[in-house]
Amino acid sequence: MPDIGGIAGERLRAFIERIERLEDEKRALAEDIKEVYAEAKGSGFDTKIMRQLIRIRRMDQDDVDEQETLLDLYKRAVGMVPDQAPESAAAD
Amino acid sequence: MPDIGGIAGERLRAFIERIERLEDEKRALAEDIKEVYAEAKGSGFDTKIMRQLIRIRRMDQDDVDEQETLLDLYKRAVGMVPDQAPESAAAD
Amino acid sequence: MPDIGGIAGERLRAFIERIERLEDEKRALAEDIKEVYAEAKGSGFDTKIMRQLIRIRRMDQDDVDEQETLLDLYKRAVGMVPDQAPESAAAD
Amino acid sequence: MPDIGGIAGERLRAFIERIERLEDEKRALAEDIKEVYAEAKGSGFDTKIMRQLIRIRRMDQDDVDEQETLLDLYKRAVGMVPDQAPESAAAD
DNA sequence: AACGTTGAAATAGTTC
DNA sequence: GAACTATTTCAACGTT
Repeated sequence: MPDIGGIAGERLRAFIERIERLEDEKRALAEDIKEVYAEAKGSGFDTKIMRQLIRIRRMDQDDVDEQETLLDLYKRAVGMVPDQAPESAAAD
Repeated sequence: MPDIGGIAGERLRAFIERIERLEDEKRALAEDIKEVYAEAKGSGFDTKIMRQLIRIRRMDQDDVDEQETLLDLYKRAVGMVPDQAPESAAAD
Repeated sequence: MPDIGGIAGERLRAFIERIERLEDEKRALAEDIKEVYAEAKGSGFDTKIMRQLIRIRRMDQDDVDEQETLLDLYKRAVGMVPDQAPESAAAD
Repeated sequence: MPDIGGIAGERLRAFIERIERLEDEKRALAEDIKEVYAEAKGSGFDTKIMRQLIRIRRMDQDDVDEQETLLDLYKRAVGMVPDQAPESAAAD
């Protein structure tokens, strides 16, 4: 670590302040997002479902499929078979 | 809930897209922050300590307000109500 | 509020301590749960999926269905139609 | 991942059930806590202030350790390394 | 009983 | 890839 208190102290402060400024902007954006959700809720939409939707859109489709497959597998392993049997497992 | 598929579908999409745009910006900011940390690290600074420092500064800032609230609460709990009377408890 | 500092202060303390004791036990239980997850992970299970599974088991089946329906509805409203069309929507 | 449907299915179920049992106990404890608050409220105490008090007591306790960590960190940040040398930074 | 607010749980990201 | 931290999500609570 460079000597703190000397010239390096100045550099450190500069870095810190740059980061803090960026974080402020990030926080402001988070606020905006919250407000949009609030507005959507005020219009009668279910924000929890909206969040799920956005998450799914963001995720890679392969990952979505993989998670679903795994969940399904686990469900069957513990005897929680969903409505339809995914690969005729219930038949035999 | 508004009828999906009709006009409400449009509104929902608009909300979703607004949020996604804001989240993109937020993600970009997070990238920027990461880069600043990388640069600081390249200059020999310990990013873990930097993160702690920033966290402390943020909390200290938050605490200024909160501590006052807490102190106020304490005072009320022991019956030492400060200047303004928060509730007309003393009246009757 | 009863007069603090007198006999009521004693009662308050008793309440506080009872609660704190219960919260300690609650925290201990949370620790235990975490450990079981860690053990399951060590055995090769995907804890994220396990959590989903447990959540689903806990939820009322009606709620599970309702959420899925709603998510599906929202998906279609924003043009994110899943693989199969739930009610022959893709046919025409 | 162990093969689902075989012996691993049993293990998974065992884990799930252990967790669910622990969560039941945890929920029961949460109930108890709620009841104590209700009783306190019935005795005329302000539960909001009680919650704050408990939160403060808990944080104060936690802070004892954390403040030391923080102080240590600060010292390192300004080059005032305490007793033990955390990393051989000065060596090379 | 809907609302916003807070606290806890879960997930994502970062560092080593 | 394991541990730690930060963020995000979810549930509980009191309030109106």
